[in-house]
Amino acid sequence: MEPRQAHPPGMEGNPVNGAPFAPLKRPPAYLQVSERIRAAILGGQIPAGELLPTETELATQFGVTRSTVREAIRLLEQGGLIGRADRKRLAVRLPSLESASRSISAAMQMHRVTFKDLWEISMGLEPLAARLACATIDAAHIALLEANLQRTRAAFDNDEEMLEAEIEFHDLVARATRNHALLLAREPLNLLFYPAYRPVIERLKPGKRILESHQKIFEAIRRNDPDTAAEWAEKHMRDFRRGILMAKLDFEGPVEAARNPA
Amino acid sequence: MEPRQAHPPGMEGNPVNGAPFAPLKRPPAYLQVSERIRAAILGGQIPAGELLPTETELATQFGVTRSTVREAIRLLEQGGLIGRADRKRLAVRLPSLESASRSISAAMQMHRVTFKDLWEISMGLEPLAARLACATIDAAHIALLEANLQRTRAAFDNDEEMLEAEIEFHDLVARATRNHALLLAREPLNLLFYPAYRPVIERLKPGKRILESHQKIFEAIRRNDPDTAAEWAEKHMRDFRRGILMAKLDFEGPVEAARNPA
DNA sequence: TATTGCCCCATTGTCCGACAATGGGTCAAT
DNA sequence: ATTGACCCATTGTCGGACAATGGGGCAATA
Repeated sequence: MEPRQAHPPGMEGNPVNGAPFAPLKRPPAYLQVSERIRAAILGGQIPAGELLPTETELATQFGVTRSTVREAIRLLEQGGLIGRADRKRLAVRLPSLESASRSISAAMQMHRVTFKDLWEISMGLEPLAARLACATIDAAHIALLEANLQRTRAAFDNDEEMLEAEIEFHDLVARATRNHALLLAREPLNLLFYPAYRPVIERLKPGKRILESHQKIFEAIRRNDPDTAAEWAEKHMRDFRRGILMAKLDFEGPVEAARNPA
Repeated sequence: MEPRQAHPPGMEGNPVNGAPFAPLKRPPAYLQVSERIRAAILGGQIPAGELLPTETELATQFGVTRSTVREAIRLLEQGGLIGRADRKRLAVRLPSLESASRSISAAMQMHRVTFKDLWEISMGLEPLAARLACATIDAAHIALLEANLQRTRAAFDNDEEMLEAEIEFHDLVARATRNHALLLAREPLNLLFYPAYRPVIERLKPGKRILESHQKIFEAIRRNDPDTAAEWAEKHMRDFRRGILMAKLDFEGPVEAARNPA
């Protein structure tokens, strides 16, 4: 149908521009198949978790060859909309972390996103997450955060563990908001921003200070004090920037790739 | 060379976990090819804009068939890392808006992200963007914003045009920050949040009020007044929520898919 | 000189048919 | 209830084949 199109209005391009005619589009078959399946999934006609027909079945239904169907499947597979259920049949999946965030971080790498860029975003999102979490946190997330603080306490001499605990803390706070959009928007922070903090942990050993900040944030959230929670989260982020500068890392330089894409 | 062979015995997983053995992974060929190409691109070995070898060439290099190469290509194509240069050869591309954001918004739809979720994020990002833009805006973006205000003024009786101008305004503010990460993080707002506002525009005709807010934000940015700019941006977002509620739209319900023209 | 028409060829999009590997299922034997 | 043998559906991969299309060159033409 209209898979290629960026702008849905029927007439392409500007008729009264330099060129009176825009090139007409004729999408290849594998794209059309992909779009049809995607539309069926997003339209809810195939519920998540459901199995898709087999490749040969799809091929006959669409009237194309299995090779074409396979190419269409790969397109959706990368988007995370579908995936192998049990090593065999394909199933509709709930895309989220691995899928969308991968392409996001790839895009950010290619655009040479800097540490500063990500820090600025974190200044917008992390205090917000702390603020929102106050109203929505439940007992389960409180327990998870307490466990995380314990984990942090036990990781003072383990840089790698400390980094993971740090990342986990902010992720848990975000999860406590139950705002899925926020989780997705934050993914680049988990994948690029915090991992880039590793050298700071190794050189400055800021474990104690990190723990203090986390505790303050957690306590404010638990006693439903949004302003204080946001304030401490913001302070925590400022600490981050200070650490980067003190460790003489390149604040304005592009962040490096993550290390375990495997 | 030997496409049949597929067993590099990578020992995976934690042996001392609940289960003593983790399933060993043997990724299919098309995935391996995809990963190799991706790594080459992200590693900078193939600069953006460069042409890739032809499919047959890649096939012989990797020692697989063209079909397999094609499946690998589809994987990368969806991620936006590569794309057709001139309808023929494939070229490395800078992925960004259409590419990554598509999977993001698909993921958000599947997760039944609500209008409220997106509004909360906008409360974090839009004032931030206005604040940051104060320090980074240049003459070109000032001109673009002025043109946008003019466009808004001329769209009081055209709902569709008004919506597009509204989206464009916030996008321009974000671009003025020159923070690419922010642009990517904001994409879901462009694709899902603002378009969902269309019914409000149709019913309440808030064009005048929108224009006023935009003007206040723009003026504050131009005179380098971050606090005022952020404040007006926040006010503007509160207006948004009020509009949604006054139009009796479902603030807590999942946002619908993007629209279809015909 | 600039345009048109024609031929050649590289490359993609699509098709066909084929086969090994693998996991799931059934059913009998233990 | 577990084990083993067997069958079958499905995927992953292969190899070759062909039409369509766009590009480049080159000659004929205006």
